Amino acid sequence: MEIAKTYEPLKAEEKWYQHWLNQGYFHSEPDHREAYTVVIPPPNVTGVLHMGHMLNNTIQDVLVRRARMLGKNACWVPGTDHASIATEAKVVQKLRAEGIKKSDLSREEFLKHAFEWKEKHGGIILEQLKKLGASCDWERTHFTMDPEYSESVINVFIDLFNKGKIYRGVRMVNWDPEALTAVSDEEVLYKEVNSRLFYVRYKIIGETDEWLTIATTRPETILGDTAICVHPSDPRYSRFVGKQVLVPIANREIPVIADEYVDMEFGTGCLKVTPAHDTNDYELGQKHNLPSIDLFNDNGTLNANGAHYEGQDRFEVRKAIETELASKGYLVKTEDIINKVGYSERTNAVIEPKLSLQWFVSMKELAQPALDHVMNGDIQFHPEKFKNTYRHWMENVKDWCISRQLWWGHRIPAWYYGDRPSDFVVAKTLEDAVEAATQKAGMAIDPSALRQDEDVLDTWFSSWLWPISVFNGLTQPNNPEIQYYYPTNDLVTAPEIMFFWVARMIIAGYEYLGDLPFKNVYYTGIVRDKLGRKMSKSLGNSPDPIELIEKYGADGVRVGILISSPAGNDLPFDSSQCEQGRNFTNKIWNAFRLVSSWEVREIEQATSSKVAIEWFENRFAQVLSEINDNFDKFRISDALMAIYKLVWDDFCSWYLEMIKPGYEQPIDAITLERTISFFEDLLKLLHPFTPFVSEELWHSLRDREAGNDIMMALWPQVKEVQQAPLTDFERNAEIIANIRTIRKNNSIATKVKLDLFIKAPASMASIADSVLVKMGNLSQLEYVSEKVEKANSFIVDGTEYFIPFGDSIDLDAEKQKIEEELQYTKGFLKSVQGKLSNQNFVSGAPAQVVDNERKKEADALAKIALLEAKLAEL
RNA sequence: GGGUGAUUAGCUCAGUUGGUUUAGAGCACUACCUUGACAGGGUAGGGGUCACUGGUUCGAAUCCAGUAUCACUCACCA
Repeated sequence: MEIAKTYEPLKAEEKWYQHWLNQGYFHSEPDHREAYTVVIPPPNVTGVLHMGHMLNNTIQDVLVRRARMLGKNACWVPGTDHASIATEAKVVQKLRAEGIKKSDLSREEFLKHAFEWKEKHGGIILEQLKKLGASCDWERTHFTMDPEYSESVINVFIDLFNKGKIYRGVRMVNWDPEALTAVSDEEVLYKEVNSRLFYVRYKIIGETDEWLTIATTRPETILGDTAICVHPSDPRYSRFVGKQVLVPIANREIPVIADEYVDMEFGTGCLKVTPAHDTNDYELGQKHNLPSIDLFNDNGTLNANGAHYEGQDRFEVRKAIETELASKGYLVKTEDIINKVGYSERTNAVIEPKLSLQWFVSMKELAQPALDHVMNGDIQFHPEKFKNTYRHWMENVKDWCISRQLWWGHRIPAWYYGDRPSDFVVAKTLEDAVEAATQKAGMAIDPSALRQDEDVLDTWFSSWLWPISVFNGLTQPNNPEIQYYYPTNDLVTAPEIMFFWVARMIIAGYEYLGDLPFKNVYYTGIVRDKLGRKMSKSLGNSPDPIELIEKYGADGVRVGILISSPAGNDLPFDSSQCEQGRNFTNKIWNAFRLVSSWEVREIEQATSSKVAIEWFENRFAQVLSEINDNFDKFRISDALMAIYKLVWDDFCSWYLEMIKPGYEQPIDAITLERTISFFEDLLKLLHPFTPFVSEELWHSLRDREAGNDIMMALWPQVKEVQQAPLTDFERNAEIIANIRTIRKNNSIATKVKLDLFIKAPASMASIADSVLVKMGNLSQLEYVSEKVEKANSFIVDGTEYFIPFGDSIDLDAEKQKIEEELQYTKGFLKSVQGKLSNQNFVSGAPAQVVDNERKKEADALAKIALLEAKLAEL
């Protein structure tokens, strides 16, 4: 049967993925084997696969597939995250497009829309992962808002509240005026932006024409000023402290106060204090008992305190108030400056510091074990450098604002029964709440009098339970699954979410199971485009992974994305890498095509084939250890490169050429059998990286019984490496390279047979010489005691080799080549002798190092003698 | 501004705790070859004062100090 000239991935991918699914290979149940568990970083339920997911999930699949082949019970748990803000924003947007405003809907109506949206778009990303070949246990797919998962989230809230680790309070929080919710510190991105510094003067009361000039980037908050602050030891202003000044436009009187917080160098040294709209000003306000005037509505427009600006957006007011200040003579000047402004990670709206009543997790004590167990290596980070970042954050951890003014998510299980701030209870159900409230209030509380908190919990307050709750470890404590699969083994994720997610999972792991959630954390880099820009939807510089798969094949894309992405390094991605991956799958395919074209006859095995087999056996064993070592160190790219070279260079370029029968010649049975079994071993090493082509060829190489699939095959065993065949090969390869060079320099076609003379005793002859005859295309190989006249020559390992000239030869070129080699060797000798003539080196360095240098010297001297002799002859 | 890490070939990176050649790999590049597995191929080759300056050492890409540039991260300078 004709075999296609190139590998055609699409058909194979569909066929084998379906086959693996049908066989139930992806599914795991606890058994006697060692467990190997990975939980997927759950993507946003409404998300679409991007290059970052590709990188991340390819690595996970490689680890999982290899673990499976090592005989472990591999379980890769997939799932999605409800991603409260992001998803709610999408739903609101979709409704708006349909002419429906969120504010017109009840909570129940909105959630109905949201769930419809989730049903429709949810899980697209998981389907896309299948195209990549991801061997997830799809029967275990979880969603952070599944009923049982939600129950565990609520239980944890209640438990932490009861332990006093969750509290409710009024704090300055990061307010997202677009999403209309508070966000955590980690969800605020600070960007440097060009802005302007406005110098505004305030008239001092009781003086004729004395003014204090302040500098601010936010003139629109002037109406909320409740003080002017100067440094207590600032001589320019000390006499004004205690006086009153008039706020422009508002015409309110506010005091001049002194505090060391003020930087005398910045601006004018006078600071306007707006306690309601700046974290620091808030603290100053607290310290100096200043009133707080809230100027903004939740959506970022000004409220009644904004006087005639009421209802206008904060940024419009900034422009308008500049004009007004200028026209009334309050604006002294403006300056361009660069300052940092906080943006919402989700909506990109400028964050407004806002005083509000929120729920917080008190982090300090919870974080301690999580810090300790990473620092002492119980949990390992790859690369290790991220430990530093982690420690820094954990040592300075702040309380975590977990309430969000949204509907999509886990509703906070707090119930209010009265008007005082303390009139609430935390309970799982309305019934429990009634009972608790009755007890707390000391009087009967009617269910209808209870109102549940309107807010939901931060998404991360559910995803921090992911490694536990996907096995129902909290709702069914100590169930067989959590006992078997937990702690999980490796977590593969992006460093960006180290604090959002990784740190908090570690915290939850120790708090709830008293044990680590995973043993290793592999941090991937950011996928960037050729210009070094982060790939993003808005830049439009991210290729569609599915299109890439269709173009290059899933295996090609997997190789392309892994070929050069060490842990923690950013990956500058270019589709040419996928091309390289595709070429590699094609190379493997064609190796198969060659092997399958051979016809077996009962002929004697060629000596060169015996030599080749012995060499490859040992070469394979050698590289296998390297690959295993790379895997142990999470050096995935290096492992891939090692198998890449083993297949391409050692197997295809050398081994197959060494055993290849002549055109239309048959092959002997032993050699073919050994070759097929080498091929099988190679396919096993390839399988984690290129699952599809390896499975396809596994079945093409031999007829297999049902159920004999490479996916479930065992990883090759490590064998002891014999050095002799390897060094023989190295020498032969060098001789062959020299022969090829001679052919090239003298334009001798590969087909023309050559004679090779070796100046060495005939006792040096070995069966390995047969390889030289075959690979060098020699008509004869002879050991001689004298040098051969009129011949090209070269030296390998101190032995001289001769190939008699053909009809013509370029003597000058030959001379030049020898000259160059001579020069190099002399230079080398000089550096070695330099060391050896240094008394300090000879006496100071270890004997072994000195001996080594002496040997190098002797070798170089011998080589120089040979080369000079050759030159003299020419 | 604080902290951390980096700087090796055109690009992406190794370099295993200072001494196997005068520093390696993959890709890219150059020349030539190629009807017999694969042009998505083969052979050969070019290309680097290991960021800079000092220091430690018999010996430094490797250790130390400083400088420069970059990245990440934290932070309340309006």
